Amino acid sequence: MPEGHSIHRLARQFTSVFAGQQLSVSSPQGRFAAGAARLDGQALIAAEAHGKQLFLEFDNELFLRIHLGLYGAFDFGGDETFRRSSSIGAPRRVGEREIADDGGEPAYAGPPPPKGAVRVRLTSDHGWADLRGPTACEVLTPEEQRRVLEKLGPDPLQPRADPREFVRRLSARRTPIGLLLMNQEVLAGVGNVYRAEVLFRRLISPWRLARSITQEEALGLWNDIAGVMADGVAAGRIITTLPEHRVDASIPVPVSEAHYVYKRQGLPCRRCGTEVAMTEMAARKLYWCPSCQQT
DNA sequence: GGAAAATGATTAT
DNA sequence: TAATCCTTTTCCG
Repeated sequence: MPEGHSIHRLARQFTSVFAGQQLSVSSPQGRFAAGAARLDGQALIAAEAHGKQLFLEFDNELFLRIHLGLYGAFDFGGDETFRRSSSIGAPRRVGEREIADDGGEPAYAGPPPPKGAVRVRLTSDHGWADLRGPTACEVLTPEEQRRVLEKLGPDPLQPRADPREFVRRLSARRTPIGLLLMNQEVLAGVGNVYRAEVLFRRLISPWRLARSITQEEALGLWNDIAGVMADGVAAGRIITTLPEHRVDASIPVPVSEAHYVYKRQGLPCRRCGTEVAMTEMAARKLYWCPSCQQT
């Protein structure tokens, strides 16, 4: 997926192109037809992200909750306003990069016929958004939305988030830190890439039990996550390496230089040269440097 | 043409 | 721990 940074970009995109506008909502694929009917014709009040969840709030006090899962993605199109970003979500073709619009197209003449399994199509006077492959796509009442939110841990991308809440949810647990960073009830927004990268950056072993993580280490993790994910929001991709750890100094950062350990098993650690290791942890691939991350 | 993989999460055993 | 869901792209034969 699309980790938290992608969802915050989506919230921003929806706000900038759809907020305040009346939307047609449909489900070309048919699986969300009933839900779409409850939102069709309403104006979009706001778009907000909490971790990996996107909430679209409509004028009739209903929320559309979307979770992209592993491979969900939105495609956008429309007039000039829409040309900045045409795809946000799961990686498509060019590494993890969002696909840039080529520009130079004829004047906007309405949305194209849906291609593939489009769960939801949102259309305004100026453009459209197609959603494919989400894990979750459902209409919620304010009460139902509140219940979803209160389960989630704090989201480091939200200015109001409280790092002490993260520390509290970690404390005393006999669970490896590598597992808890992926647990959305502990911390909302981190996925497999940021999990591996941030543990490396803080030189912490993924197997350290949470109860052995000091408050300083936990706050160090929090701050690093907040910083690196904010960079992800700005760049539209995950880049965690520091310039001094890149061989190729070109800008933009090539895919091959963007990560310390994620998908680098067998390659030399950028910091110490030891081979990066990989194993499965709870059915997800875990990458780490056995030398830099001993404790 | 078919299998595998992908930045995820829930439910069942 | 295993099975299941959801969709597209990439890689292999």
